[in-house]
Amino acid sequence: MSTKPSQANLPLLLLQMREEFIARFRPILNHFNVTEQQWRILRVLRFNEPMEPREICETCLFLSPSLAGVLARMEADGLVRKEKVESDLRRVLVYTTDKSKRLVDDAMPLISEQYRLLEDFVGADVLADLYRVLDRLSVLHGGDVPLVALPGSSDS
Amino acid sequence: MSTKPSQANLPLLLLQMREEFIARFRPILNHFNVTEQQWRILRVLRFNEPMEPREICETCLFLSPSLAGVLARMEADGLVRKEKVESDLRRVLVYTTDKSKRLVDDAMPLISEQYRLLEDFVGADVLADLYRVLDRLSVLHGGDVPLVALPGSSDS
DNA sequence: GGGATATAGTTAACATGTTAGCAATGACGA
DNA sequence: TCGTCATTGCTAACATGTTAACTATATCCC
Repeated sequence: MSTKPSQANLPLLLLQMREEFIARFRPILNHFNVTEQQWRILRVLRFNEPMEPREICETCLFLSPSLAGVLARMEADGLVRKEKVESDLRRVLVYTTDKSKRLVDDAMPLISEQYRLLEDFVGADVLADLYRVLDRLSVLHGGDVPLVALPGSSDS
Repeated sequence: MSTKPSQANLPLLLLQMREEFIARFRPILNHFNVTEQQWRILRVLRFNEPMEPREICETCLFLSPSLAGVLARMEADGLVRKEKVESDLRRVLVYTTDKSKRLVDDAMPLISEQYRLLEDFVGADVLADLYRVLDRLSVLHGGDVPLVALPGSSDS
């Protein structure tokens, strides 16, 4: 189904596959009135409370300006609470609320069950292979892949 | 490196991996002043000209409203040209321009070379495995995965 | 023919992604 | 202790993603 590797757009293929998966979870998240991004945060925060925005960015793959807006909306919705760090006034701690704790506890079983349905559909062995490949590719994280020379750069 | 599958957020893992790849191509695209989205369109359009917006959406994974804005900006930048279909006034054909043809012809070799550098770094066999897994997962496309029952739905 | 329905593309409203840059605070050395 | 630099989080500006709803056109079927 996918194009020949030599011509393929690898980021696009990964994006397509992500969409195939997330499409099966979106109805659940919509049911609880949270976005994918809010869910990424809540499921991590629920069991690693409190976290600083900086940590959330790294764990949940947000850029700082993006997270600022998401957290502001979550705070307005009563899903998180912020608290300043006394010893370092630059830093902030983010906490869950009773509301978001309930939300995660209610939604997580459905997410897990949906994951099982997906696993049944595609086959557990295929998912296992996917995790294996992703793990082998994790050398990319922080890896120093050389960058092709761009014309006009001050080389020569 | 990745979390235990049973607790993993699969869409997030795929998003992270996509980011690892695309980060290595972003400098090239920025050099040519095109966004990832514009490049997705141009590299397909360059060799399948002309295409209708509807086809571009399917091929390049855009939602219709998203594509409308991207195409409008590309048209303003002289990267594409639109033409109405006489026989069906609802439809539109999208063409490349001399400018975008040159852009793709100049950028594609760099993209390909960068891909080779990536392949060298992670190992060709790993990428081959990735393509294989993605291909096996393509059963998801259009597949009728059951949806978990949502509480409050009008069952019983 | 004409009304119901379907399709292609768009607009609107809002959330998020990306880049650049700012403000406040803290760490550190001359 | 002052100036310099690093760090944290933020705002601003713009592009894109997501959902709902709208316009224009086309098709169908009575």
